[in-house]
Amino acid sequence: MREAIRKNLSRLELSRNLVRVEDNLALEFELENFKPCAADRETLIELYRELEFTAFLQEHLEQKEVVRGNFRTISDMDSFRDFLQQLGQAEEVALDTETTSLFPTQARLVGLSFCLKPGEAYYIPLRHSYPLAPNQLPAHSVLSELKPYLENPAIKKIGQNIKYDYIVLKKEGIQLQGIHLDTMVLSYLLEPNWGKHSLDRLAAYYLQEAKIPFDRLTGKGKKQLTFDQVPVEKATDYACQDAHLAMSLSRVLWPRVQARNLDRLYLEIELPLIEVLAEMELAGVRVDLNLLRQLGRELESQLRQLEKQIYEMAGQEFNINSPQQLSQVLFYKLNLPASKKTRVTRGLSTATEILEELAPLHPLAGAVLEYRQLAKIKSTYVEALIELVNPETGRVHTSFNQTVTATGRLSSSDPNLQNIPARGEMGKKIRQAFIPEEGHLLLSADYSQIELRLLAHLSEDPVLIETFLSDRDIHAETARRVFGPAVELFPEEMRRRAKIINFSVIYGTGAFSLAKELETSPAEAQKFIDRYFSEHRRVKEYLDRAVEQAKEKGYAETIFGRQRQIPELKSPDNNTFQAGRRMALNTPIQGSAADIIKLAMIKIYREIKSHGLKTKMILQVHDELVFEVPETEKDLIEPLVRDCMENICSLKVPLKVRLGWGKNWAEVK
DNA sequence: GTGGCGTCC
DNA sequence: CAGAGGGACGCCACT
Repeated sequence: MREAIRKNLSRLELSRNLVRVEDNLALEFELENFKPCAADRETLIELYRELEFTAFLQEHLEQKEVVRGNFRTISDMDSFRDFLQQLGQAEEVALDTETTSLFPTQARLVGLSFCLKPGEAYYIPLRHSYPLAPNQLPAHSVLSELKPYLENPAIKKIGQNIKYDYIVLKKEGIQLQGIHLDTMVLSYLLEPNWGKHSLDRLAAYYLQEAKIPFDRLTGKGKKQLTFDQVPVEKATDYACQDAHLAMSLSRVLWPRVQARNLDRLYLEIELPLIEVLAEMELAGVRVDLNLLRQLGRELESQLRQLEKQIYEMAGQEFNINSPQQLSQVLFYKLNLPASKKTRVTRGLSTATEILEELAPLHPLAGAVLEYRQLAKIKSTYVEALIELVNPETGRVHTSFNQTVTATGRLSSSDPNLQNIPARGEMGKKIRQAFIPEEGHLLLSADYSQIELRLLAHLSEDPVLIETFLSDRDIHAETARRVFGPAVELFPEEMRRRAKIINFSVIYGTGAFSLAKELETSPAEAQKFIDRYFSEHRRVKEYLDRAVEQAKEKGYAETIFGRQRQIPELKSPDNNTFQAGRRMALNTPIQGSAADIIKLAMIKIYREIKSHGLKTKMILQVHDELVFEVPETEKDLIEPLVRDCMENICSLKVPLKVRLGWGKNWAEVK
């Protein structure tokens, strides 16, 4: 029975789906629809336990009713002063801001809630506005009286996603200080695979408390209210519960973080990073709207032309954006050879890779490739970007998320500024639209080959270390070792191929995929892989060790002790296990690089602040930092940034930083 | 809401 | 016999 379930589990990739389970309903669905063995539900549940999906199980099985604490509205000066009295004596306070928008840079503060001990919280409504709304204390005087407490670093602040509150308060002229525990970040350090660390999920899992859903206050859809239209009584329950949950969660999460030895990582990296990210979001990036609009018009006319040509070649009109319709035209109407199916629906793939193969056979393929590229740029990087420019600031204020990736990297959204095109003619033009303020320049600083340097450090491979110590070209070096004398004939081409091999080592690529990328046979690719590992024995040993340790411990680890659970390594299904293996070997490298750049960001932020400089850090793109620099600070900031980044930690190889200046983001490289 | 695809590091 | 590359976000089509 158990074996049967086990097999079915892996076959159905239940484990993978389960990681993405968003709520109880979805889990319920998984359980109910698991027909093959659903008869023995208890066994199934037990198996989930073994597979370490206890988080979701517990949430599913143990969620209880809403806990209604002692929650009070503060709407007169006397109670407000009483509250301030208590706040002044508090060692720690959980706080939450209620606003009109999910985007903190656009949000207007509506009210504040505070919790000094679990089960007891206060809501101070400030700007509720609806017919017959009750009198509220004047916002300006409440905020100015709160200010000294919020700015007092001795009163420790607790919150869920406190970066949000920092930004909202900063816009009200309050510099939040003494940020201590962010329950979202704490939860992320414990379970980086979760992806979502919402208060409702954390409350259910760690406290077995149900949170009032936001929609219950505001409704949803087109008629959704903003928080200022929510009745003060309802808002009080909601806001007080948020502060209460943050306080209660912090008392559960912090000991767990300590028990897992993640406290230093939190205190030295993630906690100080919160303010750095908040300031970056507040700063935003200036965008040349006219240039973008002009580009949009150019793209429009080019797309129309291409569209016409494509229809002509196809002999019919169809939606070029629809992979389904396109595959009909390519593979049925024009009878071009299909070579790959899509993963889920088993349709015929029309991905770039396939179209490139078809390009020599039929001009339609090439035209579609060009169409796709331009359409992508127009929709994602011109139109969507224009929409997200803040009309007040003329800048885009991305959101840097600290709790999304499994490896410790940041992510960016609304808009995602970490995937702005970097290549191609049109890509360049998009980057030209990212510009500095008048009298300023952009400075880009990126770590040169940080992941390969980390591989050298972690593996202690003497050849890699020597290459980096003497600052030689790592890809050329690999080319020499893997391809031998052939390098002399085509040095550039061999270097390009060696670069692919170097990355494939970090990603754990197999011979099959490597072969495709190198446009050679799997047997040949396997030879290259074998050659690489015989030249770099220590790398091979290290990667094997990384996987072995992750299997033993249940998690992969970075040099600063960040942990990522990899339950896939326990899977009986070989494909799942292999995926786990690749995560286990890549995570220490990618994750350590993330740790390092985070540390550098904190250091640079502090240096800029302590020197009273006006330079602003505005972007992070995994191994790159972008700054907006007053022309007068140019000579000062360059060595400062380089020094901070290169000397942020001591590895067995040097860290190298490349710097570039420009009047726009395209120029800095 | 899911899948295909494409952009970045 | 399928599937064989780490980590993200977001647009469009389609159901």
